[in-house]
Amino acid sequence: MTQTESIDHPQQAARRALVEHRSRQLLDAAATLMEREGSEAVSMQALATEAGVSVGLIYRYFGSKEDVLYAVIVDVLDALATALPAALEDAPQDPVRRLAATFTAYCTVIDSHRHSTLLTYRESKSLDAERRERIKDLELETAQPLMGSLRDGVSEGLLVTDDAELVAYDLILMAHAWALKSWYFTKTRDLESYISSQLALALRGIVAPKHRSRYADLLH
Amino acid sequence: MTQTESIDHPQQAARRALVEHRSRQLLDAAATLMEREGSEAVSMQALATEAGVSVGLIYRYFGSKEDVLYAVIVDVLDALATALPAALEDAPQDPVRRLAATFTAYCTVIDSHRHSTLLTYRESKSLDAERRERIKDLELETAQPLMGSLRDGVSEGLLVTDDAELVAYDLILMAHAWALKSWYFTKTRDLESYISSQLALALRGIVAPKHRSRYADLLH
Amino acid sequence: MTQTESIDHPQQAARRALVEHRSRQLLDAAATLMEREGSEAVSMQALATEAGVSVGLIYRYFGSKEDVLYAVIVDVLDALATALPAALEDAPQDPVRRLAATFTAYCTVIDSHRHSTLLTYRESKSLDAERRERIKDLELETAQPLMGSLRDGVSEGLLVTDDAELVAYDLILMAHAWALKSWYFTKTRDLESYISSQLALALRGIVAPKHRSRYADLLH
Amino acid sequence: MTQTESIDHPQQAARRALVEHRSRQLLDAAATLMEREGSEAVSMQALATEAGVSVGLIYRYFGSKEDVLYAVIVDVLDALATALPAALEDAPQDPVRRLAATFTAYCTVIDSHRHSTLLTYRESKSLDAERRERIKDLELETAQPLMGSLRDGVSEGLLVTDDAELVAYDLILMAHAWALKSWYFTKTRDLESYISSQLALALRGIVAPKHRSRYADLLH
DNA sequence: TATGAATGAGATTTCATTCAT
DNA sequence: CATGAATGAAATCTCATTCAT
Repeated sequence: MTQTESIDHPQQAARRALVEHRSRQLLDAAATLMEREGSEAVSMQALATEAGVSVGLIYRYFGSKEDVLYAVIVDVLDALATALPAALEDAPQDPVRRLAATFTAYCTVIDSHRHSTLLTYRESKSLDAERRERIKDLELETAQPLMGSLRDGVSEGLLVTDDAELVAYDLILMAHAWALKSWYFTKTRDLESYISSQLALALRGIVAPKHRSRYADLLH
Repeated sequence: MTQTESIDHPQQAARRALVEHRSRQLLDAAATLMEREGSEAVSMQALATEAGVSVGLIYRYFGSKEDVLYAVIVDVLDALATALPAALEDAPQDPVRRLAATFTAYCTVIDSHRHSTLLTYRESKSLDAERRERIKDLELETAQPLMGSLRDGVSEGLLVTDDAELVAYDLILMAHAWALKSWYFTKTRDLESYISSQLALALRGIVAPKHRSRYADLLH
Repeated sequence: MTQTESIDHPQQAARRALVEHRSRQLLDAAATLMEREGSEAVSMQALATEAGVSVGLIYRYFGSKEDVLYAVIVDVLDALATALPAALEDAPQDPVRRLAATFTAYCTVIDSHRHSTLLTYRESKSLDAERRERIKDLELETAQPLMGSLRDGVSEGLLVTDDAELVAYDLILMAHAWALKSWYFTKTRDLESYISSQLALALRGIVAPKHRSRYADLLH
Repeated sequence: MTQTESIDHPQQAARRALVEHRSRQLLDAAATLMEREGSEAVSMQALATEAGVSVGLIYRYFGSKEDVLYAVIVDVLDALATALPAALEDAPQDPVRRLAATFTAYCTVIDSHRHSTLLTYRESKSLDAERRERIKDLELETAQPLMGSLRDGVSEGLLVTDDAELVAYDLILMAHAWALKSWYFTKTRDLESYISSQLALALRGIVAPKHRSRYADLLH
């Protein structure tokens, strides 16, 4: 037993590393595939081919296609969970500017996961109730960084709103819209101008009148 | 002969009525089905069962499953095309209040077609390019009433924005969000309060400062 | 009873006439349809539309689709049963020339029923054993006029063959081939030259050497 | 590495062998099925059951039902493309005897693929234009060996005909007829006597009079 | 007699999943 | 651990046939 254990430890570590590596490989393949073929043509066979593995192997790392879809979606939410705090680290203290930085980061992540984002809207059908719930929770968590800056802004008198939740969610929607309605927005805008326009519009609704001049650069 | 004619007309009328009736019955069944099972389980068999007809019959009224989905989606857009002008008829002259009335009507239609609205986001994959294009066009047209009021407001100096298109589209997104994220919003709000909150938020970003007092009721 | 009978007679005659008329109308429609769309696209709906009647009506005159196909096929065989004897009426006494006349008539009927002829080869699948048998019998009967002339020719010493049956059937095949392989033969020939070429070839194999000069016109 | 290579080759060979084996198995099953049920009941389900595999598997080896039908038909034409030249290898130099050998081989192949031959006449409807064209071309190619011997015979003065094409095609028709009208011919003949009778009949029409005695054995 | 709306069995095809190797 | 051949349920669509009007 003890012998087995002491032998197993490095083996288990290796296994975990492999699992990690394979999962990444598959999720990346899924992303690449959707980016290239659209977020629909994701058959297990196509995924296997793209990842350069066999169909059978996918089932050693994901229990079902549902699992894969779930993982792809969670991947985006994970990316947000990582990118949003990271954006705040380099951001100034000013809550409004922190809000701007967070929104910018949000949109940037969505942009680089456009097709995966669509999955959330498109394939939630194939997910069971529990997973759908967990995705909703994770999505709500991505609102927290936005809400934090919003509340700070309000308590410092820079922002005015009695419904920070709604504002935060609207900002998330605006970010998602870049993926959902890219066919429309990309006709006349690039990501950068989309972000600044939406931000200006949103902020004009909540920045306290007497501080508007301070954020002139953001408000227009 | 004249008799035949006068007899024939009712026959053709009857047929047209039947076509109308069946189409409605099937579209309603589709809506009901999606309401109950989620907008996923829309198999032709399920649709037939729900409508209380045979599978074969569906194909007398719709050429394909795609046709059905398209019709369901267009149904919402038609409802909007009817409801938005209607809402403006009873509305006051004031562009801002007309904008508010239009948005309210928009949200109300979306609310009564919540699950059909999801289809646009979920099943556009099964539609061919041409139909997808037509849907986009129809959706863009629903922006016109909003944009009209917006431009009137701007030219009368009541509203300030250099990107009426973006504002209009954001309003549409807000309306769609009621369907897309109803699991979230309905937790704390009903439709009416959702509308007034979103409207207040949006208007605060665009009403000219010197006229804000005039719309105090909408801005809060 | 007697009363009913005496009243019924004209009615029954009228009915029979109607049945006759409808059947013709439907068979003609089937022929037209197959000529235009190919011998495949013969759905009951298409047939009804072509004939200008309702699907339901077809079933008053034919018990099933099988019945219709059977009737179409028999129609060709009937045409042959009529045309072949008719051709012999005007033909000279000479058995060889009578054979030629019969073959010419055979090919001419096949030509005007090309697509119906294909049905015999193509759709015998949908026919039950009994009907298939009856068609075979009728087809064999179309060989009789050919065989009659052949045997006369042999007994008069004009033709030489110990297997009149085979010769007759080969002639029938040649006639059918005009329909079966029209894609090939029509590239380089019209019906008339096809008939004379095949006839020449066939006769060269059976005309008694010493009488060949007598039929020089047919043999070349 | 070299080891991997030497290991890989057998793997690929094994796969090719499997593909070969499955294709054969399926084509044979199709033939058997048609032999037993008639060349009609060729549903994919029936084919799968007959071959002892699942429906899905068929689609790994043939892209569609059309593909299967096409392969079955081409199978016969391939057999002819192989058998006809082979028959000529062992044949004497004499063009007439070579013609006889080719015709005999043709009929023999048709006999062993009787029901598949029917497919060409029966199911060409389900094939698209391009495939139909390719089949016609392949069929025309099977006429070449016949035509070669015919032309040789003509240039050597053994045969007389000004339309070798027609003669060749008639011979093909006679061979096909063994499959098409086996219900008739098998009543009174076996394959061997069918071949010799037809051959005698055909040759009598084209062998030059002064050489008839030389081929007395073939001419009767 | 005539209609044609309605039926439903059956056909083809796809694709997530399993399992022997 | 890895493969990919094999499975079979499910989905869409067609069309001969029926039957109420």
